[in-house]
Amino acid sequence: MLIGELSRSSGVSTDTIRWYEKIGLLRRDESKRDLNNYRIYDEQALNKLVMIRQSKSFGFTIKEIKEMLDLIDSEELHCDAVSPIIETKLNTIDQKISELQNIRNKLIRLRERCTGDCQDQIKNG
Amino acid sequence: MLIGELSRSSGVSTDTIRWYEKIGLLRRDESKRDLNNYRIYDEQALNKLVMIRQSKSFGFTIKEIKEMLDLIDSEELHCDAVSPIIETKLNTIDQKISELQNIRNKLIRLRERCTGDCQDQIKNG
DNA sequence: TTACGGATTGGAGTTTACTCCAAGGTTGTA
DNA sequence: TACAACCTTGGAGTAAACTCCAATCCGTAA
Repeated sequence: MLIGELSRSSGVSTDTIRWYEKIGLLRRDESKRDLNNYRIYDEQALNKLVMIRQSKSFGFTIKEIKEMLDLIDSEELHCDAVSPIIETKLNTIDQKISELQNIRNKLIRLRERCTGDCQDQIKNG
Repeated sequence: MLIGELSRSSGVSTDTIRWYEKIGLLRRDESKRDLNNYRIYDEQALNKLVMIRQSKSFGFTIKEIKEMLDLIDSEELHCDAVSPIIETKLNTIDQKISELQNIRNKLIRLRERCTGDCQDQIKNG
């Protein structure tokens, strides 16, 4: 698929896709060129972009995302080198999940309080 | 407590705390002034800062955090006005949690693959 | 009383991550 | 062949969120 379609499917603008290529987040060989010099992409590129978009949405920086993608892309995994990085990311993610659940609980209590208040308003009003 | 101690306890720099006050993320009355014009803070300000730091860490913008804090701070909750905002935030958070769990699974599979590879290396090496 | 570690302000500078634009090449349809 | 709707590049501009700095004030210990 061409960059426009990739953009539409992934929710990432064409400018941003080209910029990701420039900074090495998408490898050059992931945006091959057609004879006319147009970039062409496959499903894998799409999956990658979606993962990038998601990772950004919960606060990972481009640098951190690049680290994760490099891991996932790596052909040879040397566990000595890779394991500590994975562990670190897993810890970060677990912490994020539990903090998110905290905020979630706060909002739910808030919603209950709100409902309570409004019922009071009806009763007393 | 003074701004320096708040900074140390919360993990947010003094410059950033002052900047949060400037843009209204911390209300003026949350950083009262001592006779010497120093800002003084209580536990609540600390809690708030910690929540801000966490919320930022999973990708909420300052603007979104301000919305949430304004909700939580509001004395009167009018459920008509407030409910849709809470629902939206809850949806965002639930989505973030499930996407994080996806990435988490990816990393765990990666760790397993890594372990497998390394055992192969031992067997075949 | 001077030195030092804090606090104050306003404003300039920085980093991250895009976003926009101009000038131009390519492809498909009328 | 003209037009629209794609694509290309390089480079400038922007928004968000700080971060740093200079000049100055405050409070205490030596």
